[in-house]
Amino acid sequence: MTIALVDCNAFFCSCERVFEPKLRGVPVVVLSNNDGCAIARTTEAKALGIGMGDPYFKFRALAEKHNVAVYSSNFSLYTDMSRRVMKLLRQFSPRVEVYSVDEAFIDLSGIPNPLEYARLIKREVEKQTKIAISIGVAKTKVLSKIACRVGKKDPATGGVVCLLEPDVVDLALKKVPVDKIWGIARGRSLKLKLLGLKTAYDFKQYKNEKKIQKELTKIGRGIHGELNGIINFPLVLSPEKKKEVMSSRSFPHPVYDLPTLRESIAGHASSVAEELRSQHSVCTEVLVYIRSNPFKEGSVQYGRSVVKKFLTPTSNTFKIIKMAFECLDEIYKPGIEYKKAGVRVMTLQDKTEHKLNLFEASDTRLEDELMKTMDKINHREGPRTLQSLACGTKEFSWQMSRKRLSPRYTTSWNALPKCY
DNA sequence: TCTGGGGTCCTAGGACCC
DNA sequence: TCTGGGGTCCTAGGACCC
Repeated sequence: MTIALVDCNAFFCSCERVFEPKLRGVPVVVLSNNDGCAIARTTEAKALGIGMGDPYFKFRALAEKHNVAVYSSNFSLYTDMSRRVMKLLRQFSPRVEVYSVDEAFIDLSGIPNPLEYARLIKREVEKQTKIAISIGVAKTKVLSKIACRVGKKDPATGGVVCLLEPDVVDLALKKVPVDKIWGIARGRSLKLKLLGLKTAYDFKQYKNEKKIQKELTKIGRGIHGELNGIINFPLVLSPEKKKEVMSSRSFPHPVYDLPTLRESIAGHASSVAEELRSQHSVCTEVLVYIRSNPFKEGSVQYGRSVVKKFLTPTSNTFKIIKMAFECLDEIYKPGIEYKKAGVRVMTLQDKTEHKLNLFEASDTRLEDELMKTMDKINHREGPRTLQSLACGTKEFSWQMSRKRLSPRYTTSWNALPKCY
């Protein structure tokens, strides 16, 4: 099997650049929600020393000094651009796994010259979407990740690297530290180092399977196999349904009172309910959590979560809000400076599968119809056109701040870019 | 002043049963 | 004084990913 990993370079930044040509060649950074920290950086921004996850308030002065273009995250723009890239990829192979918003694995088995083919893909995608990509080709996902990394690091490769010949693979693996392997971060790399394994090549050559199982669990064994060219993580062609759905957010300002928390929890409950319905699932469990600011030293730390179960699985917004409120009432403690709140639904099942509970009030056709209508209106008129009153009617302190947001160039008529 | 959000997978260990 | 062993199910939490 020949697998190519296609990875968009500094994806969120690249999306901003597509519609703002003056950003080309200058450092660009995209921030997380609430303009908290850096989640995407162009090479120019990386060169200035801005790291992944760095808090904005810490590099703000540096950014201003070097005229870094800083943006709030504009996810409706990014998901739309992502969709365009993925659609193009499907023209080059029918077997595409969309792995994340900016990455896809594609099956190039049977292609006579995969390197040339990957170069062609890169040219076409960049020509048609203006998004720069890198491609790594290898026999397994883990190896294609490494190939792609080599391509990004070494400009001489032109952003496309093939690791198919055994000696070429080994040469590359010798230069990759273990903690840069996909699936190995701090915890697992520490354990590998204790075994004296420093590079991906060391790990590949290690023969003690039992030790790997013990120290790195099943996942470690899977990775070890993939380094040796054995497929343990096959392509997932049709996306599986989510097993849990969550919505959570930090508050831009501290929140103390129950009514404000309730509004935010109602909002999160509405989001997860909508997401449930969009994948035709119902949930049995609702989890609510709230916590104070872990970064604030000297303040009283408090964080709790609680789970409650439905007798009958549901995806009804109002029922989920009600249950979430019961959870919140249980864990809310006055006098705490709350920083974050969220709702998660778990134990999902297909809507059609769930059996009627013996005590179920009656059938739910009417309320299903109501939800359908609500979804339809919100889809057509924009998110939250119709929502529960429990979510509040005003802008409130718990809503996120996005001070540096670019226009929704591709998803709103009013924000279409103008040509002069 | 200001530190993201949404996922998955896996294991350890407690509770419970016979 | 001396207090089994094996199985399952569930939950909490760690680790990792983008």
